[in-house]
Amino acid sequence: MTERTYHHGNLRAALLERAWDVVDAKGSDALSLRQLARDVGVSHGASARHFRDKQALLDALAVEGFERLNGSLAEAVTGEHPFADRFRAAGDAYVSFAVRHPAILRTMYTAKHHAAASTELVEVSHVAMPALVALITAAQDAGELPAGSAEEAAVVAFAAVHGVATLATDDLLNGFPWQHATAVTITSVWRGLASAGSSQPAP
Amino acid sequence: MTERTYHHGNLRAALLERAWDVVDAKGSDALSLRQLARDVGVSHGASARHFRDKQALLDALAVEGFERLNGSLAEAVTGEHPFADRFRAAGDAYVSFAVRHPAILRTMYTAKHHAAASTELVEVSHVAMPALVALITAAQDAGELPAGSAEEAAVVAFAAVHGVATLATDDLLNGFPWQHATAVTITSVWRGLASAGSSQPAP
DNA sequence: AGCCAATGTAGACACTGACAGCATTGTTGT
DNA sequence: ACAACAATGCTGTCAGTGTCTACATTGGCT
Repeated sequence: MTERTYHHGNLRAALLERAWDVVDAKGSDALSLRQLARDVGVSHGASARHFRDKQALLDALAVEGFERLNGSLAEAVTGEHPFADRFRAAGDAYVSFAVRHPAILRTMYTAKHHAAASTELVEVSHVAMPALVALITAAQDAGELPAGSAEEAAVVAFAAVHGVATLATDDLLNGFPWQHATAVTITSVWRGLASAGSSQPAP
Repeated sequence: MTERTYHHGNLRAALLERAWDVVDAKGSDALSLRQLARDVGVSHGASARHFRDKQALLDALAVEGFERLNGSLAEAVTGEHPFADRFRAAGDAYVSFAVRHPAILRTMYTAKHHAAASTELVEVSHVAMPALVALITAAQDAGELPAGSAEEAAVVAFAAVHGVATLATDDLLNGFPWQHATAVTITSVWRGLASAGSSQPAP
């Protein structure tokens, strides 16, 4: 399959795969379209047929990142385990992804900022939150969490986990291994959610 | 002071100030050393005397960002108010900074990743955490929080606030205004810390 | 068989960050 | 006062980059 034909066959996939590795290893700043073309064995203008921009390539990379992350999260959440365990598993999966692919995670969340992000990117980046809302709602229905706004609870939980993830990739966990920091955070958040009910937060 | 002399006077400060505005408005990718030199009215090689690299400039920008942020946090934490209020004020200050200067915040946390980050940058980025630990320790001593590892509690709190901040800049707050999300998160985290004590988190 | 859209190539352009050598300035020691 | 001298700024140059345009090759469809 290494024969050099005029048409590559599936350049798009090859570019994405190589770009993933480069970004994952050296960060998105180190990604060069021309070098990428050389790596894949194609001329420097070829990528334009599949990705208008460099930003478009990064967007596609971000989409792939979200898809993989969403997959891990979905896998962690499904099952018959107690809600607290599934909750914990989801957090672990999130932080684990962040620690393994920090540069990709960064690319995922910076790609959205470039004004005209593809609708696909926006959609795939919003998948996790409703899933978390559903999990919390189910826990509330089962009586493991007190009734209340599941949306608010989901934002709190998501923020905490996302925070640990980014802190872990930035060496700001004060020396704690990320597994420990994640466990402690999730436990604390779960406790905070479980003990809600007395009063609304004062504005 | 607008007279064109050979020596600029304090080019370093002028470059930093202009760079702050550019990054703040259009992101660090839109920063060009040559355009920066044009803006300040100086030749394209001049910046090298003050910042060896483009990365060195971004590092200096990150340092300035951390200094301003640390200033806001210190201001929020000091005073005679109850600990819960100071806790809340610090969180508000953090998220507020993030929302007002998202691109700067991003630059601050990405600058650290470039292997040879200056010791100054590393130090200034680690200021907030000990301050938070001190606040929590004081709250514990005053009996407003149960005894326990203040370091762990600080990591949890910092992660949650940092998470809301980054989520806010990425439009992932599920529609909630950031003030609301911040308030809810801090309340929940505080409740989680306050209700700790029954059992260690299972590993 | 022959057309045509899809895909890849080649060349050019403006721009960038970095470097080297030179010009100008302010300061410091005598 | 004045000669070194370091600090600071200028100009020219280089390789590399992203994007655009015109052209070449291919494979699928009628």
